[in-house]
Amino acid sequence: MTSLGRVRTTGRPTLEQVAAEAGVSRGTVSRVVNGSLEVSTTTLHAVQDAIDKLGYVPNHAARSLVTRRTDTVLLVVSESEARVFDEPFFAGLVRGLGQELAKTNLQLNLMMASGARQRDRVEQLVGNGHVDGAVLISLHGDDPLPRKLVEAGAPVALNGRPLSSEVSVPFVDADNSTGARTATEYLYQSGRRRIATLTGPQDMAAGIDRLDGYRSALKARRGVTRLVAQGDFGQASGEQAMREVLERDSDVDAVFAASDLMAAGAMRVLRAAGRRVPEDVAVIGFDDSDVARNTEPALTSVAQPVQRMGAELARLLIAQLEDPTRSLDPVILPTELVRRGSA
Amino acid sequence: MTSLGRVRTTGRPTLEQVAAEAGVSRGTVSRVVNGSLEVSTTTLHAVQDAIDKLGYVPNHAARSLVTRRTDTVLLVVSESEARVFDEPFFAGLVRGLGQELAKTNLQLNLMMASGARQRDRVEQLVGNGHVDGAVLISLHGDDPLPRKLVEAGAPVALNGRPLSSEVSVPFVDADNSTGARTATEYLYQSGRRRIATLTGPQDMAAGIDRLDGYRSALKARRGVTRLVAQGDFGQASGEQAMREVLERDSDVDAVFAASDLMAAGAMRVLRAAGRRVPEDVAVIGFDDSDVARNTEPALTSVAQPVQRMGAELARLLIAQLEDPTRSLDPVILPTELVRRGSA
DNA sequence: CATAGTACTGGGAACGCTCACGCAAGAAAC
DNA sequence: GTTTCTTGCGTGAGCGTTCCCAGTACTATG
Repeated sequence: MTSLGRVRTTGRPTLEQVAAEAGVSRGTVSRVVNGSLEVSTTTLHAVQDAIDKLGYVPNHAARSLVTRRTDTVLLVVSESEARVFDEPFFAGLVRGLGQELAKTNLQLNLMMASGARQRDRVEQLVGNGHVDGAVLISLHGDDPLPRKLVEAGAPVALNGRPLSSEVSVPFVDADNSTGARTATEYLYQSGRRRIATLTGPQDMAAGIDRLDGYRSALKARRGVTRLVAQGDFGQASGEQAMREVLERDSDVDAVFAASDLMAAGAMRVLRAAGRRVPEDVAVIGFDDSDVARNTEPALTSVAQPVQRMGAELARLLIAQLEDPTRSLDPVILPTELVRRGSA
Repeated sequence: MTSLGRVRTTGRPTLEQVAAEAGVSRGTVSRVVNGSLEVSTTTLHAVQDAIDKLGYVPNHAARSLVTRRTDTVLLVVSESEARVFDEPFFAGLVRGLGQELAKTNLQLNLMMASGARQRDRVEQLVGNGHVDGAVLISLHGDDPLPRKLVEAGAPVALNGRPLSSEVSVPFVDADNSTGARTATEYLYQSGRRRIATLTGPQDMAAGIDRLDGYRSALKARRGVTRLVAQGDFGQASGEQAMREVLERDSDVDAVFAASDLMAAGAMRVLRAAGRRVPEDVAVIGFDDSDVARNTEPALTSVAQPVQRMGAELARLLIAQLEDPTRSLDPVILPTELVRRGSA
């Protein structure tokens, strides 16, 4: 009849039980747990002791039901982009992200999918408050997803400059353009004059910017033969592009490839064509991946600070979580030319 | 005074609103959402229409508060294990896992950490019901974490055979032993008689089993010189181990390395020592990574079905989620020898 | 000595859902 | 025509928090 009795026996202790143990009320325990100041030191200690004794941990579901926060952020990676995983890009990014999030109480929710289904699911998760925000990595140029999310008012951080920047969405990227320019200038400075570039896909900022860097390095330089061949970051496309270049100019003496895989492919083709690297043709790649360390000769390559990029992504997102009104500037991080044997 | 009025204006529609729209009660809508049969077709349609019209999506927090399920599984990767990320291992694993989970309504929560802090956090998350289960990848041999979790009654799936199997915890692994044996036999069949192996760390099953496979391939074979040198899967350790082998037997004519990175390192050392691969020394690696495709010559390597391993991990976990009492057998998946230039 | 703060604390209500009951109405059995 | 199932549906209670409003007991002020 009365609601006496009914001792809870199930699993984890609740706020109420901690309160009973400490001889205070639910509200007070809640204040302690959430670090409110309005608690006297004596009760503070009493409550903390009770918490330790009972091993209390707040129930996430209950909390999130009332606060309408989930303390979870979504990491979306396009599954179709297998090349996203080219070492050490993804690993470093995730690690940086994870480390930064570990400093907060945020959880990382990983989603790999592709196409329309993915978009729908992401929009749902974000729109229905199942996550507090999202980090999107490596989308193709003008993917509408980030814009949609931003317009829906969700905190978002992008990896890689988006192409259509009608809506400003915060992003972090490596300084692809400067990285490419430095590499190309290095080729020029070492005396090369017939310098080719094997480009990445031109519907992604990374592809575009790296080509841009190549161009600007050679701008207004006289006596330089420029050769541009399209690729898509993949190894096969690098081989194909290299063949094209050789056909157009068999005297080419330097190649800047927009990715290490393309550079590795190019080196295969060059070797097959009887060219020595770096004596006949100098080669530089981009990404400083494991592959770069294991070609013969080892590949000179432009390194991105991937781990820091991950950390900055986290910061961008956290900043928005803390103050949704704040508008954030893009973060562009410097690259570094790692010299090895190929150039 | 009365609780009339108070029209909810906030965000997402609730069960109650759907119910009102469809002219039924909360309970009925819940039944529809959860696929109970006890609903007449007419009301079923009415409710579904209302759901579509309002764009209703269940509130995860509220649901999980009462069901005590979170529909989330944790993926734990030891951050210290940088080598976990050796292409394409992690990527493939995660992809397989993700695809399998996508068929259910399970979310993937990613956690990278290391050491004691990690263990504590994992135990908390699992113990306090913040996740329904956990997938652990690549722990060192006798990590106590999986056992602890299993003993706490949590669904767990391991990638890689655990060393101390006092408590049986379900795992998936590649058939490392057979893979290594096949590779070694291949070397023997092609006429090599001074066959070295560069081992992985001997506190991980993968390291142990691959050495085992090497041994069993050569067991009872006469006229074969065996050479074993320790490594840790890393490239530097491969170089070191190869040097050791050369010192002990400068006539070595074949090497089976327990990882591609070690094989790549070995090839560098062999080349520096003036040996030709494969003419003087045949080399086989393990993992079939990007690196394998880009050494010179390209590396013959033992491939693991990483994506399928990820999928099996998911299945193992899902099976336990569905029936916690069920005890599951390990899943051992076959490897494949991928022939390239080095052997 | 009354009055107004101030510093803490208690408890009701609400968050959105599921679950166990119970009731109504038609079908089947006698 | 009563009884008994069966099927479909509504309702209250409760999951574990947070938030807010109202105290209560002091302390400072006039």
